[in-house]
Amino acid sequence: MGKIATKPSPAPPGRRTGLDRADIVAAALDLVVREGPAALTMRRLAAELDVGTPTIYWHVGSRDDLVAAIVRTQSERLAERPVEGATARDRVLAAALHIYRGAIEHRAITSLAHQTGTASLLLHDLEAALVAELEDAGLAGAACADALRSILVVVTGSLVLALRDQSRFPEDYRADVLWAGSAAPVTSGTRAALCAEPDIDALTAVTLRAVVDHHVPGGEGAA
Amino acid sequence: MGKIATKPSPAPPGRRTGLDRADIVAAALDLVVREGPAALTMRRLAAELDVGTPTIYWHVGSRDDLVAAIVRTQSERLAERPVEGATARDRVLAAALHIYRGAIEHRAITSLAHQTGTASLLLHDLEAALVAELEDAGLAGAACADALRSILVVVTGSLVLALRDQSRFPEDYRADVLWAGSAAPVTSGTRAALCAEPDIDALTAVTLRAVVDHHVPGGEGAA
DNA sequence: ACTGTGTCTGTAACACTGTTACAGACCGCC
DNA sequence: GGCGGTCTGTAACAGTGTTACAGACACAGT
Repeated sequence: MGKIATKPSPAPPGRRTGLDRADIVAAALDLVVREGPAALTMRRLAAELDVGTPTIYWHVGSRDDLVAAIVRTQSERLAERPVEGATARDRVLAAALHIYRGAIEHRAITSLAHQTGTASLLLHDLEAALVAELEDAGLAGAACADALRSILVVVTGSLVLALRDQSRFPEDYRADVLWAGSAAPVTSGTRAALCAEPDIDALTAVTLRAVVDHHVPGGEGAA
Repeated sequence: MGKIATKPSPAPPGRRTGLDRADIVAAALDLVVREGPAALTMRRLAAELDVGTPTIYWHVGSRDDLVAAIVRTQSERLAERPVEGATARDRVLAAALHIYRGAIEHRAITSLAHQTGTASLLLHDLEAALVAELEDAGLAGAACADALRSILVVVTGSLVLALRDQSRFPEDYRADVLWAGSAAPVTSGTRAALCAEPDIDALTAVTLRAVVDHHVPGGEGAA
């Protein structure tokens, strides 16, 4: 079990291009970052590496496997950020915001992960840092797992909201148009607020703080 | 503007199969519900209706338009559930859980919406009900919009977690395997809790309550 | 040195996808 | 009758993931 990334560094016998599985995954990740998730095609990637498509398949298996490997790789790269903060709550919040901001900064890969249903894979390595902070804050066992998952729910939801592309669906279905023409019984001020573009970063921070405060014990004084 | 669903009921002249745009969307929705998002193919849908593919394109435009119409239709169907509850907070919470449960019950369409980035479209009609409850609870303007979006973040994140299919990615990348073999400094009890399958319905309820309590004014006495 | 054997790699194809050009059938209308 | 707009089928185009197959290369054995 666990036969991933167990290839010895000294060049194994019988190869012609010197391509590694890790090389292919790295090239695929780079391609997605440069030209978006839609550019990740087996033929395109093969051309990028100056190689035939079967070579890709020989090294990585299927496209789903390739995407999973890309997401895992990105997850590991994201996990290297340090966490700072004074109180336990602050540190947990900072770790969660690291996850969110890291995913936003590499939105191409985050979109890819979402489309393929591997978003939880992308966040996994950062969960570890979050769990460490949660345990430092005094949580353990099921309570810690619950807190972690609540936070992940908020981060994931925020990402979906932040990465959605309004221009993708037809004019009549855009959020502001829907609200402007809706027959719902809403105050005009509220309707205007709903039509406006939300500040998702601030929204994420507020929602996260509510959830963190709810799960993590600590000073109840702050507003 | 707003030229959607403005086709008169009496059969328009010049047709042969009597197919309506609404009929096609309904058939597509039914197909997705019965056989999953992957079964939604233009040829498959055409065969289902005993028709050629260009007929579909003639009526609905592109596949993206079709998906958007499906999601909007489902959204309207979901919006018919009544909301009950004693306090304002309870009613808001109940409305949010309606959104969540409705999406879970029709997970095929919810998955389709997620893959195509139209999840916010699916939830839109239910937002209206939620906003009504929020305004009843005393929120208006930006505060109301913020509360709504925080709640939507939680619902969306919960759906992503609930609908992810662990069997989709390779064995070594499943959540429990990752945690079991992780080198993170975590208590054994916490590790066990992280490997276990989460009760997402309960998780959603807890997280929602935290967010609702944070945004909606009301009795602070309950635990 | 000759022959394997296992590790890669390219050519070419298969089955499938969304999409469209085009020709034609049908309807109401003049 | 003919005209024109509303559909509808046939057939194709370009592109996708994937694989069967044949070959080239490096090393091991004799």
